[in-house]
Amino acid sequence: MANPQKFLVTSALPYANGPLHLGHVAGAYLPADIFVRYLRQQGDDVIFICGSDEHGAAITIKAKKENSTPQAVVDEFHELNKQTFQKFGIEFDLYDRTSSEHHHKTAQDFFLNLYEKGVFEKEESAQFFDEEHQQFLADRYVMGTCPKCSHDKAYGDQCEKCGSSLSPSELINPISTLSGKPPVMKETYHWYLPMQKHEAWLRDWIENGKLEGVQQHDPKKWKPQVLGQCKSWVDGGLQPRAMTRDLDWGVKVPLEGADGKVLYVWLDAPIGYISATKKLGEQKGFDGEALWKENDRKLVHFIGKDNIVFHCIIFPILLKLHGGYNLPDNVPANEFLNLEGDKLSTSRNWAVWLHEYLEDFPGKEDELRYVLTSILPEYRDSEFTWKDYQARVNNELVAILGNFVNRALVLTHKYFEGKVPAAGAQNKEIVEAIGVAYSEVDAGIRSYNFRQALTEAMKVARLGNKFLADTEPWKLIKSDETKTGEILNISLQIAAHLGNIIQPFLPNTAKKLLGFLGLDANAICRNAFEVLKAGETIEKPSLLFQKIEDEVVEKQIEKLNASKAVQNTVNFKENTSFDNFQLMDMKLATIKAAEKVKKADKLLQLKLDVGGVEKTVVSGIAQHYSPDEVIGKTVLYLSNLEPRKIRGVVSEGMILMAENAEGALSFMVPEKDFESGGEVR
RNA sequence: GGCGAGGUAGCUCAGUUGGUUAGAGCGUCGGAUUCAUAACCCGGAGGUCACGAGUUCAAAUCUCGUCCUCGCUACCA
Repeated sequence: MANPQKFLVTSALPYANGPLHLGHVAGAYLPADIFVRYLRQQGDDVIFICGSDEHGAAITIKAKKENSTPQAVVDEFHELNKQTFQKFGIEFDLYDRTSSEHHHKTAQDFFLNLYEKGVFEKEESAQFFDEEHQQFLADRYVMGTCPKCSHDKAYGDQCEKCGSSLSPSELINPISTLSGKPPVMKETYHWYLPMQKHEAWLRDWIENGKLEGVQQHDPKKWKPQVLGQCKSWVDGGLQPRAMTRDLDWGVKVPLEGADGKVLYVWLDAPIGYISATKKLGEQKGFDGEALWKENDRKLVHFIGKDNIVFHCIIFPILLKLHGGYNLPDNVPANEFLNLEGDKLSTSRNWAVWLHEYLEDFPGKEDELRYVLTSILPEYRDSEFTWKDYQARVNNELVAILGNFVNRALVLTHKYFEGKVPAAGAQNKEIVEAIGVAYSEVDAGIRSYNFRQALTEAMKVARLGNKFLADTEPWKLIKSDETKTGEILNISLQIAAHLGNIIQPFLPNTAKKLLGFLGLDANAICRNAFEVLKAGETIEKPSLLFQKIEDEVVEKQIEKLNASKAVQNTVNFKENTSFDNFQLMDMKLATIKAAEKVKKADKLLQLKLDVGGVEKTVVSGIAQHYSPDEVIGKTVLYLSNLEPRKIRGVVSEGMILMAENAEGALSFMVPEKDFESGGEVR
């Protein structure tokens, strides 16, 4: 290639507290791998970096739960994920890890550099503290009853049952997961990054691609949802972010008197990209850090949409403050991949795990790559279903791609003893179509439109099938062997280009196909149609793809449903005393009036009649009941909760609701026609 | 409620700076064919481009409003 370009490509560091699922793959790894493979094929200079993100409270908690150590947890998943990537054919230059010494050193140096520049602000705040263990509690270390769904094992940052994100102070009856005792509030301090100071240049950089007047990237090439979300954050006003945390598992804050403090993930994880590059440089004999500073090397972060703010706002601020580093050229974040109609969820075990797929479908890595590539959530959420997987494999890989290759090779063996027959005159249309395919694939991949690029690549196989159908060599052989040979020659050349063009998407298949033809992938020039010389021997082909039978996908669907059934087990709370129960004052109440609370999606303000007494209650049921359908109902009412102001309205007690597995709510109404005010015991 | 992204054929999605009868793949129906894993190839049917108004000679494409989905956010005693 005349002008090779330089790239530094990263994929989001997977968190080492669990295995990889299809959502991860479709979000950040497969697109990056296709991108990198293609650019390398074109002769570009590409470094591809990834690794395990191994710090944070979730890992220490998992360790505690399993009676293990954080190091053991991350060792397990680092190893598993690293091997899974390898088996699946995601080829990083280095799959590093943030628990490594060199990363700690790099991250500390980075922090110190910024600290010495005075970019952080030290701030005090109150946080939960475990007196028995003499330790501040990260969000995940606090457990309590979820204020939203009453799940009694919600974490301080998130309730895993209802999925709502929380802050520790919201939890009812918080307890420390270390000691099992209620924590106390205690003052602590942290270093904050005052992001609001950087709004001006950040806006110019994101919206116009300009940094200090110099064009850095083309915002038109950024995805709408990425630009939109960034603008939304900047316009909404940036807030200071804590850059440190009270925790003993992580990169220690390299300052006097900062014992028990570690760098927060915003700093730790993205710097992992840098430390991995440095490490790679040490292994390969180049200056890894310098790659981040070459002004003609483009930095591209592949991530999921949940990571946009870190990669487009926080990390760029850090890089710029540090100085010398390139800011990303693009952050082609993907949306989410759903599974069989539901969101993927590690905690609810609703996922297809990549390592399990590789076990269940040995040798079918390319099938998954193909299906995932064709449904990548590039611009909107998309959905993986096993039925769709089966249909795409059978109708496209088997019927179009595999079939064409098989036809061309079988015919060659049948009529020409497996030797490439002599070429005739060039078929201009075919040559041109191949050229178009190359340039369309190139345009697609370089603009991060991988689905489209794959479609264009598949057109080559369709072209081959059509060419065979149009020329009918199986008929022509009876009358004109020379002409038949010329047709097969063209068909084989198409197959060769097909093998070349699908290589970034389906590397194993490409290798196999080119192997049939006795070709080396690097030997194919996109501008020269004639790849195979007359007389060369072609191997007897085996099938590139097998059909996926109904039973196979049915089994996978059953497997999923089984994991869902496990999730639906009923959780019983601990026993309580009758006295405790009697403290609750529950009554029947009739809803007399209802209206939506302004500026709140979930709230209805209800006027209740409770045996002649009027009460006002604000209830979070607006997404399940409209005001109209609620009036006149006699429902179950808990009257003696402390009154509380919600959205400016004082709520006296609460309406008790039943919830089903899908999270739908239902009133509890008396089975007989009882009047309001009736006691419930 | 605020912000962001979407709402195009049964399904998955394209539709560039507004410009002839709105496209592709899958599915469906019909035809042709047998080299090929009952595969391939050709053709038909199928769309009030979420809805309403506006700008324009001309709007899926621009503007405003409404509804719906997803994400972030507030709210859930």
